[in-house]
Amino acid sequence: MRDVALAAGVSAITVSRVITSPDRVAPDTRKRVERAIRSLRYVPNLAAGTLASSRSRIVAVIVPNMSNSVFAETLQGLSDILRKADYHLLIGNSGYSLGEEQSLVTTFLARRPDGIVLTGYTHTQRTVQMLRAARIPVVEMWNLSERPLDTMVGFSNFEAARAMTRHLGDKGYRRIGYIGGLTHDNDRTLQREAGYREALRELGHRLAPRLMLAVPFEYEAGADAIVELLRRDPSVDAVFAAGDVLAVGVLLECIRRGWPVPRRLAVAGFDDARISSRIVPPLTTVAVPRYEIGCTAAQNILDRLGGLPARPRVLDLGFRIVERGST
Amino acid sequence: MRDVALAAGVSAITVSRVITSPDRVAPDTRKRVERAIRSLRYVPNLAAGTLASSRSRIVAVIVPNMSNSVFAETLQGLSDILRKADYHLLIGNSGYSLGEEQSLVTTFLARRPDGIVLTGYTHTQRTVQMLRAARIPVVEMWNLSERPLDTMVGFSNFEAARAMTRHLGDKGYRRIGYIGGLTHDNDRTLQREAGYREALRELGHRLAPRLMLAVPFEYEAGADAIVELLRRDPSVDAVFAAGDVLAVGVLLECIRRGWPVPRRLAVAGFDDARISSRIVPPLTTVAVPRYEIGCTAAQNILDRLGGLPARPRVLDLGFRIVERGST
DNA sequence: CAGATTCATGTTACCGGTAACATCCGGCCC
DNA sequence: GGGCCGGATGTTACCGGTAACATGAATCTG
Repeated sequence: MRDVALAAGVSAITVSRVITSPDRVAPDTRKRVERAIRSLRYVPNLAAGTLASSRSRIVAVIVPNMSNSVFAETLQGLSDILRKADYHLLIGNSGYSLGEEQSLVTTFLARRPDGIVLTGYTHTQRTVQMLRAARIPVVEMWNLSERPLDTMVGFSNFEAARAMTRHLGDKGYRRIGYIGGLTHDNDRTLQREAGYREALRELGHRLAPRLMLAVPFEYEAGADAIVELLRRDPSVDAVFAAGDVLAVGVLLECIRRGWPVPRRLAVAGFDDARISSRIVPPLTTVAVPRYEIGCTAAQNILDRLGGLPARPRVLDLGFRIVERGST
Repeated sequence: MRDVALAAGVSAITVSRVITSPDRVAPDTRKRVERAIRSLRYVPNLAAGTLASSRSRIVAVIVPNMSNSVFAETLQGLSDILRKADYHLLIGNSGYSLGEEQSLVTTFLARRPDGIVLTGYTHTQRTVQMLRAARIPVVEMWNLSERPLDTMVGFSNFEAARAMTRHLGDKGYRRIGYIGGLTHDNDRTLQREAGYREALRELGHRLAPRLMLAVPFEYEAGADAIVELLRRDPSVDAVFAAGDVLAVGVLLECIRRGWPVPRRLAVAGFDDARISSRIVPPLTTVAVPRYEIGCTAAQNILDRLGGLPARPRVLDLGFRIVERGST
């Protein structure tokens, strides 16, 4: 930067201003500096900038999983908004483990991110402590909570699962099974399961633990689960899989075994994955604002860094029951 | 750090050593320092460390797309290896645009990453210049090239497409259509298309441009493409879709329209996506080492940063034709 | 046992920017 | 014309670590 300053006949701070706040420099000075930057191929050093200004222009985000394209679209939303504002995204993968989340938070905080985005509201005590101490905007996403750490952006997994289960009940299905993700450390799946239970109660169905399975979010696990479920109770006439990966796995297994859907078995999913509307029969599912969650989380952080008044602490982006041929 | 040093009765550099190279500190001194770190809840500032040591412990990676789970698994591989070595991953999304790639490289280099990973061998001239000037390990992935920028990790898209097309020809299919991704700025799809052409030539089939379509990697685009292809020439008896997203789109459209696969139309894909083995009929496809590409790229960068001798410049991880029910 | 070597730790300067305040200059107002 | 004001630019002192070299004590070696 000193070299550039020398070449342009100005001081270093003027070069700094040309880069970070061009409006505060006279037009022709600015041009001279910009020419010097180009001709010297100057690449600023953000580490130095971060150290001096204590703003890193980094937002850290932790998702449980990135192969599952569900979160990929949320990341896309975050990235789309943040890139426009010249922020970079530090992405971490917790593998659905709170311990791993804590470990990621620890190392991420050493980079002094300007904001941090987590999935869900369940965290270790130590994680919460560290985030509080960091004094930066924190957004939790993909669920709603009464007492968010800071800001929460998502939808009610409980209400969504309840609505879908009731929908199945209202359509006349009498014996509705449930295949959910693993609930350990996972408030989203926990709430979905609770929503299912609540709806069954409201419908006056009997709650049968043997009609409920918790498995990892994989096509294969869904396929295996439905076989197990029907083995346990052949009278099951509908299944709610709390993730489209599971539901598609179920659907494909039904096709493979020649069980007509929805005549023998109705199948409902959760997420509205890309494939769900294309598969045959198309999948009834809960559409959730995956991409919007990312955009909103990013915008919320940017707004707060820009000093804008804090928005409401819980942003409910809602969900939508999408009825298709599988039920 | 000075506070910690004071509390532990040592100098700042000793605290620094406890953090970055614990072996170089006597055990009981180390324990004292570690206790002080914990009790003061000290979080080191990596921006300062980066500035002082000119090592950022960041690897930047640019993929064309992250919703498509194909690259997600490569990112997972990178992340798995780098995390163990205490490196962070800065992820950018070029949206299959070289201009966007250049813009990402520009901003990433300002963070002084210790290494950078790109997809494919096609880049703007300016991008190449900047990468050369940065003097850091560069890995290009997902293809092979005679003259990589530095190191290349992937497989031959040309040979893979050629092998699959020949496989279809050898099985007796007489009129093989091709649905590929958009080739603009994309050497992987370009090479796949070239492989298809080459194989047709070898098989003695007539090359018909009207049997070739280039569309975005979306289920829907695959579905639309197959309809268009069969409209153009109903004698088509097989189609090679150079991406499983497209192939699955084709397959589902055939099911929807009641065209038996493979009897009316054989379908082959590329990537071996998770769903491809589960769908009915299961999809014949080219299995590529997605996850391994990420691991190898990461390990290559780590090795070189560790001063290990440079490995061969082009690492061919190969591919595998997986024959399933769809052909 | 002197000198060399090794190990543990400390001193000093510097990495490359930016905040905060200082300075300078031209225009405006009364 | 003098004082004031605001915009453009400069000076200085850091931000929080680490490289490089220095120091001192313990251990080794012939």
